Amino acid sequence: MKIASFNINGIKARAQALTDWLDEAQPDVVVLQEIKSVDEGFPCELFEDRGYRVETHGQKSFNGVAILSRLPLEDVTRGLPGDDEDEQARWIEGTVIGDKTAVRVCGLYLPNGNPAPGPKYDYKLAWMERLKARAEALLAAEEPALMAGDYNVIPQDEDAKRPEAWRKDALALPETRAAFRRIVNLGFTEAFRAFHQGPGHYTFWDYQAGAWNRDDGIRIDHFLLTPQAADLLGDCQIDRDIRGREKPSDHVPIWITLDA
DNA sequence: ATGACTTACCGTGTAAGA
Repeated sequence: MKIASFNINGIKARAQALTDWLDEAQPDVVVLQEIKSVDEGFPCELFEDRGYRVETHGQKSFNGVAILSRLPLEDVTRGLPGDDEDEQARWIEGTVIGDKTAVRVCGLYLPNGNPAPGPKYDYKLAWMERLKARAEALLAAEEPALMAGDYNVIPQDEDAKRPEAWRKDALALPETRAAFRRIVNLGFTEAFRAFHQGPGHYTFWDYQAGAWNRDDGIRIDHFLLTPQAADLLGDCQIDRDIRGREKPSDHVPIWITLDA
């Protein structure tokens, strides 16, 4: 089972780039972030024509997440528990039925949090607290489960080309990194680091100032796996070449394979 | 260097992203 995560920065602007990548990469499941569309505006037929069922959790203009799956998908829920007042569409989860076992797949778009300090950063940290609570519940179930998406967290200095440029940024502040570690350290496997060590691995390059051409990137899209999912983990890769194509998102896909 | 791009909106500019 191949599962990918991709922050597409607008589904309408990315229809061609996304379907081109889908046709080549052939993932069984994709979690999408920043669809920037209401549910009714999402071009489901693009994906249904390719054999994927589509589940969206959208909102107008901003945010928005979705799951595409060509395997059976059950028990889809929308919204991260813990705050009934939160109207931002940043969380969707569902159970994918593999040939061998079922996997609970959670797709997330963690708040950016800039400028920090400030109310947006407070929202980011509060959201991470709620994420931790959901993560604890996933672990308690003792089943294959994963949380994948745009975490807006640069875990360590080695995850940025120019770490000094991010020192005071909400993506890299010590408090952000500590909140991320508190979740990972509950017992999750960060899939990419299970296979690849050291600097030079990025999932995002800013549109500005020729960041892609200078390889001035950051690694902020991650997969966290429960122990039962980690037992099935076969590979994890970043499709970085996508960033050099026509009309790209500023993020690229990251994917894993599971023996599930 | 209050910059640089890119997206979506009902807009002829603004907000948000990271």
